[in-house]
Amino acid sequence: MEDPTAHWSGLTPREAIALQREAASRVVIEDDLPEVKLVAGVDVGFENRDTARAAIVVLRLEDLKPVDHAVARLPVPMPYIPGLLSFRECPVILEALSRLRRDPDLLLCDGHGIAHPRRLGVASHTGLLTGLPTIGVGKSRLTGTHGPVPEEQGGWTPLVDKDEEIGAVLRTRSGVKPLYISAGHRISLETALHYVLACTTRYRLPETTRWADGIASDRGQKWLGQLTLSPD
DNA sequence: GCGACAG
DNA sequence: ATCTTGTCGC
Repeated sequence: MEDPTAHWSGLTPREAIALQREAASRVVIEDDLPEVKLVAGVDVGFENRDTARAAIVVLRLEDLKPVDHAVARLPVPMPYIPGLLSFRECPVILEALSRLRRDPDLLLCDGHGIAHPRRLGVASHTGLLTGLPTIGVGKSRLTGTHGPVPEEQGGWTPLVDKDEEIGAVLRTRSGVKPLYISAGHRISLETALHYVLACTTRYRLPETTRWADGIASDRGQKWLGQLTLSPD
């Protein structure tokens, strides 16, 4: 299968923005996903200024145990520009996804979904490029405003931008900074919140993201050593 | 024109 | 994202 990001090198910011506007119109934020048995988390780390490393870990939703994983390395296409993150990360994410032996039913991405100025954060863009249902899990705000977040675990408040509900600010654990959850592709905010909580145990970040973060970082080897791939 | 600004 | 160690608190 050909690489849909093959023409991304050398894109100017304004060309990237034009591309986002067109792509955003194709994002689906209604539930259109299969029964979720396998959930995956993806994260991208940088070995240095020009090499990106993506890690994906697939977990069985039932017990949150890893059943597959993949890592990919690729040159970094362009510098980081707020709002254009997907152009930096999608290529290496697609490469890692292609190396997976088992396709997940749902993918949780590091970064926002439609909680983006043009409604096309890295989670939505990745969903569009792969056709996979995706959820945006951001650790900080890019755009939008919100009121106080309930302190109890599971509590949340809407994230709004221009009178539009673009996501939710969710307290995954009491006493920790909240997470910014938004629909990526083929999923509603309500369902996205459900799965993020279903993947969260004792930490601020869902297990999917924790695994992917660990492997994409320099401590990757330590995490890989913990991967006791559970059989089907 | 002046801030804000995922990872 | 990444540079970096110890340390305050439950």
